[in-house]
Amino acid sequence: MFPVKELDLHATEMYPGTQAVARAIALLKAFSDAQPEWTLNDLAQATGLHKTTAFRLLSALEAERLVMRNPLSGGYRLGVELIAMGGAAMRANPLRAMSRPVLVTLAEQTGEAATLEVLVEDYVLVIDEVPGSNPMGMTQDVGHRLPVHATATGKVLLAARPEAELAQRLAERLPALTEHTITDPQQLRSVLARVRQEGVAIAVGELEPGFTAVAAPVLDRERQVVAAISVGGPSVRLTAERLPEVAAMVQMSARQISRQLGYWPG
Amino acid sequence: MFPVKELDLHATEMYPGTQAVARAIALLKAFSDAQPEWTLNDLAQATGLHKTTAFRLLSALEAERLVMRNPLSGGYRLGVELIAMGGAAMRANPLRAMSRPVLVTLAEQTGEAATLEVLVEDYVLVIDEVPGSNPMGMTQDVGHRLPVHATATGKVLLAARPEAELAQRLAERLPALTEHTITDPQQLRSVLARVRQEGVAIAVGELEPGFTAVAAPVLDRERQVVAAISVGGPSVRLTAERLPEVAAMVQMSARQISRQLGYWPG
DNA sequence: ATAATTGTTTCATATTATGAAATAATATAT
DNA sequence: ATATATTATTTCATAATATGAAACAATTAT
Repeated sequence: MFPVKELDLHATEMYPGTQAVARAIALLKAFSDAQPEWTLNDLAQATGLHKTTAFRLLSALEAERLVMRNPLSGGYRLGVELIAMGGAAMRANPLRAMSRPVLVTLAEQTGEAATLEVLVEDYVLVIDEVPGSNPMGMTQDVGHRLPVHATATGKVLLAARPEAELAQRLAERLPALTEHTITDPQQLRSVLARVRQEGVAIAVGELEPGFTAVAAPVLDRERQVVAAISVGGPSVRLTAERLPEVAAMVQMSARQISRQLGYWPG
Repeated sequence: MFPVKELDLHATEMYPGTQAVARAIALLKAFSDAQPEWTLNDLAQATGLHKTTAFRLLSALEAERLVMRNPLSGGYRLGVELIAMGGAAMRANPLRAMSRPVLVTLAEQTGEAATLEVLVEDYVLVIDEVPGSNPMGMTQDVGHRLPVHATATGKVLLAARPEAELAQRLAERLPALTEHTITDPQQLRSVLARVRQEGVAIAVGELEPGFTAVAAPVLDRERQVVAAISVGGPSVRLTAERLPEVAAMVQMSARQISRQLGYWPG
């Protein structure tokens, strides 16, 4: 229906002899929460593949259960094997393993949900989440892709990217998710400047109304920002006066994880 | 190191023109909780691929973030994109969507964790889990592969398979996970016979010591067993005298989901 | 009934994946 | 330190494999 990849960041020049695999992956990446089910023709069009090719690749994916068919509609959906692989990927993620205990105490201290997120292509991916002790937890966000410009973690991760990349990412007006979402690239740029200085980012009602989050960067031994952690909850609990205190906790936790990764300040 | 696939159930005759993709998937499937990181040579050997081929395929997978390298060891691990895909696959799963509300009330009624599981190759895969209201929840089992013969759900799913398949699956002695695990194929067969009659299966300390679970089958409109749901918790809470009552609830819930799938008893 | 969809099979073609061999980069042993 | 395995990459000729046009079948809409 629509072309799936608008901007191809990370557009690594393809390794020779990997066309088929790259195409199969492109098919998998076409599935999203917004469009979880595809018809063959639409999917072929969206990925720019020949119908026959898409069919053949999908058959291979289906045989291995990475893709399944909706028995009623005949449409293609992501398959159960991906659930298994996703679980394995999560549990095998070294960053997640290191961060978990820190996130747990952070969630305890603040009473709010704590998350670990990384930048993947044009989204922020939630790698781990520890629900807050307070009610209205159970957010179940792990594995979700969130927009970079409307999240505290996104701002933190974005702030660390080189100018050339930002130019690409902030080329045009950003989509509004709430009335508080920053949609003007220039405005976001100045926000990022402050995030760089302060080492913290906040998002108040920018992703969804009534939801506030604070994030801080996680650095590795090469001083690269590899992830961001955040604490988030209802804006009525994470009030303006409480934010500084929470932000400090988030920053301390982030530094703790960074140190485990071999980061050394100074 | 070791060959990865011992028995290839679901060994569908490969679609022509899908070798590369099938091989790439085989690489992905080699990763497990037991062996989350592979060296190129070992992985090539385990999958029976030429080193060069494995390298090329892995490069393609790495470029798309389905696989990542451990920066320290250089070893291959599953990548973050799989976490995203796994999440999408979960949320797109129609069975899961239908079952969730039922699982939630089941978990509330029993106070124990309720799960939804399907048979994938030689394992049972946890597709969804609603933690129990009682403490010692937080099991975090979604995306886990569990052994078929040591789980209540596994027995339920196994009981529905045709004899030919059982002959394959129960060819040799089964691995013991606890001292109560059924390891004798003949003994398991007679258990399965009872499961078929009663429509419920239990597992008391067979997966891990002190853990008890009850499961019932979910049927679709074609009267095929497509999934199993279970309730599980500490054996000290799920005592022999309480089990019948819980089993009845699990069965009722399973029937409820089945009916939503178009199953009609009679 | 007709038309326009959908998914699927077949098959000639050459593009693309393949694996042998050589090379480079590390780790391990002597 | 030097030699010796054992890693991971690159190169490249070869043919096996993925490709897509066309034809077909199976639905669904008109």
